[in-house]
Amino acid sequence: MPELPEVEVTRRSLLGHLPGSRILAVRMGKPLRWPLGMAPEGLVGRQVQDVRRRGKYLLLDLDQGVLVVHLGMSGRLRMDDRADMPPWGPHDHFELDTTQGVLRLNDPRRFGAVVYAESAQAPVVQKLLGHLGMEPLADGCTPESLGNALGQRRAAIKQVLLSGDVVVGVGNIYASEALFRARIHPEQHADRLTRPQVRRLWEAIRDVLQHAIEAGGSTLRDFASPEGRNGHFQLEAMVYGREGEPCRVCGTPIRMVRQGQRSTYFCALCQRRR
DNA sequence: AAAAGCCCCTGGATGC
DNA sequence: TGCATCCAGGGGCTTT
Repeated sequence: MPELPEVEVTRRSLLGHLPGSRILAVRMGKPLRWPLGMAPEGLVGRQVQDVRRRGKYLLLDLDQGVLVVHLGMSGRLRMDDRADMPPWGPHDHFELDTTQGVLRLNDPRRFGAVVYAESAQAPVVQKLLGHLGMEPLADGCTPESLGNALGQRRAAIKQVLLSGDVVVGVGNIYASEALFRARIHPEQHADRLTRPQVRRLWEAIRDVLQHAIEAGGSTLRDFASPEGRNGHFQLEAMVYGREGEPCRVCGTPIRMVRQGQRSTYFCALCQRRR
């Protein structure tokens, strides 16, 4: 579910509740993708100081140590008063009871994870975050820096975007959508993009993500922020999930191809191969 | 170093 | 209605 916008919306929401809270109890369900890396009881008494994001990872900074949280494909975080929290269910796998409310991770597929590390510099964290590419919305992401990084990659642009080691946060939906906006064929080799193409892609990625964040993360999928549901799609996808339907720009039927076990959607006319 | 496959797990949609 | 099959928003690990 969560691409960068959903994770960022989650982060902003948690920022309003979590910092300053003290952990009163920890509850865990079935194993997630990776073990927590410490005894859960050891977290009791620690204080959450900040909530940061790197790519699709959330970092809960504690007064001692850090919790690295990833939502995987199906993870959702919810924060609420104990009284308003639904009963613990079979897909609830992590919960922090704090002085400022309850934070709970629900994740049916369990591709998500919560990992503890002594610090953000710890080897575990480096292993997870060390290889990540630039933040698309940060100042350091410019048409030049993006072009330089893409110039090192010969694989299809769609797969390079998805890999996360050039730019982070662009998942399967937004990759297709950004390439459509930039009018770039998803199978074009990354190192063959022209300067104008790179510039259009840079802009498209930032626009698409920025809009999605502003819309509360519910642009292209149903999404519930930690405070609760905020509803339905607010924008329609231009190409994602629309195989066979007419392109919203030119009417050509949208095509679907498989790239590295993932679906890619595009308009063969608007995104002509060069 | 980079790229291609595989795999983790569960639920929902679709087809017979 | 029941059962099999396919697909899903991620990403680390292993192998080429």
